[in-house]
Amino acid sequence: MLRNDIQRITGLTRKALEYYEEKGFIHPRRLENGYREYSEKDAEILNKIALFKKLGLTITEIKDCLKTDGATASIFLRRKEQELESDKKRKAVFDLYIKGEDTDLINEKLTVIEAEDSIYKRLERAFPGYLGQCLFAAYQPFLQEPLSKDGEEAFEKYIQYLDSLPTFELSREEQYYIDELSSSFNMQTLKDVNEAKIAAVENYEKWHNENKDTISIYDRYLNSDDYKTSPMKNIQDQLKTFLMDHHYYEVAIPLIRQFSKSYDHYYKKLTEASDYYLKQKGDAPQ
DNA sequence: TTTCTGACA
DNA sequence: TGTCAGAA
Repeated sequence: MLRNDIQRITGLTRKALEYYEEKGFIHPRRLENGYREYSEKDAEILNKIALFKKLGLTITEIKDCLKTDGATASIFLRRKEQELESDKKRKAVFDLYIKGEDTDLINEKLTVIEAEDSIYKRLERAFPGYLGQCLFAAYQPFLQEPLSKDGEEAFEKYIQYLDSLPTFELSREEQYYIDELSSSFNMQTLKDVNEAKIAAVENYEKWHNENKDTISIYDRYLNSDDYKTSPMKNIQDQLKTFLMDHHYYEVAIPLIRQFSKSYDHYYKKLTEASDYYLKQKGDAPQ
């Protein structure tokens, strides 16, 4: 196929085609007169590029999407969702500004949004794909409050801590497994699941009593060989080891508790809930 | 910086 | 066709 055919099929321009070629997406062979001859494969890739572009993905994101044949597309969907949420919040602040709201309040609100963005970026960097987004969804509800003076310091330290973390890497198979597993979850789902979890921890006694049956079924599953040999368990163990190796529980968690009152409250409740759970099971609390 | 566009040879 | 300056 010649350039004109491709342009007609994909709707991309000549310059765009050259650009994607330079970036190594396609490798059209050259005819004697120097014209490009595009293969079916090239056309297929360019069609996908055109589609992803319409969905608002950047070239880097498109590259990743193509590499894994769409399994990672949901990662970018969730990222876009988060970006849109952020924009929505900025718009709300803009409205406040137009209404003549106090500048200090405006700045405070913007700082909260920036803090959220900055944690999202760093979690995604340290924990690529689904895991980072999951971690973020877990923390996001606690990032909505303005920082106090010493909270600011703790926040900075937490950011530095995240920057110093190496990337948590899974094998290709594990990555694929988790991408596939999570491909139907959007950001809202993750957030909803977390809110349910927070609510359960807040009223752990009530929740525990109301869900006794489910809990015992889940307990049995956790003790089954099915679970113990599953890739999920393996990945969870790796993550746990990674976090322990990098002193996440000793360094990062206390920092978060310092800059987020609501997280601190949640943390205490979680500890109580876990003691309660162990007591109910008949074991001594650890 | 990224992702092209338009002019020109 | 490729190159280059530059726009958004």
